[in-house]
Amino acid sequence: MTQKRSELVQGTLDLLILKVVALEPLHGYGIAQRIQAVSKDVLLVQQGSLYPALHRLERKGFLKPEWRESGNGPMAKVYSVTPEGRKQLKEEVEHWQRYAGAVALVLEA
Amino acid sequence: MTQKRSELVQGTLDLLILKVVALEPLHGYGIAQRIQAVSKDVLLVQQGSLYPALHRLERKGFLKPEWRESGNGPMAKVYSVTPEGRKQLKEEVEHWQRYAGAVALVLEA
DNA sequence: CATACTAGATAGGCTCTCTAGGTATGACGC
DNA sequence: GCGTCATACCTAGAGAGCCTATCTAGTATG
Repeated sequence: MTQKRSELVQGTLDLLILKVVALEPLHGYGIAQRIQAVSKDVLLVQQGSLYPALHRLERKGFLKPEWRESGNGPMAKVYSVTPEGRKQLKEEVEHWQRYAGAVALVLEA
Repeated sequence: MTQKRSELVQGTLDLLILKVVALEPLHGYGIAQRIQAVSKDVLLVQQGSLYPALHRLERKGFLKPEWRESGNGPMAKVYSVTPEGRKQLKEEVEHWQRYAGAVALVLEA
């Protein structure tokens, strides 16, 4: 899983993380892989972006961590989404769709 | 034209500016109004975001300014898109569509 | 024993946006 | 004549978020 340049648009990383973790609890490394896989290699999450984002979301109470055996190597910090996190996810999805729709309006003008 | 909170997603302002100016040369103040109007009040460009962005785009050679009478008040600095700017716009549009498509994939998962 | 993959993390820098101010012109009401 | 508003330009400083680079450490493979 080679890490290349990704150029994530600022503000969307939290949304992406909350979404994939809401579907299934995952550890950080797995979150990055999942986002990359589902987006067909378009979205590449750097570790230096990922871990600060996870700590941010944890600090805000949107994610809850739990240490577990990963089975293949070091211990894994598995995150699940809290109820507040699901609420936040809902809001961020709506904001994104509203925003992307507005940008589309301008591009179609 | 009341200015409210906008929460522009970082990295998209240059794209929006290039797009509206490519359709028709405009001065800064008019660019903000045009973006707001076309996006149906979803995208609100603050002046403190707008003018630095214009200077950035001018410095990079994507926009070319020209002072003109505005007709209603102070002089207007009317921008047009250079050939390099059009090339840049094309790339940014493609990047945005690729990006938005990838985010949509994750949100639909 | 070196390499690669997994899994976590931090430091420093950089870019971009926002808040909050400032300057100046012309039109309108009083 | 004066205040107010809309127009039109601009900057400084702060904060947020992403990236590059680097580090640690366990496990597996050749």
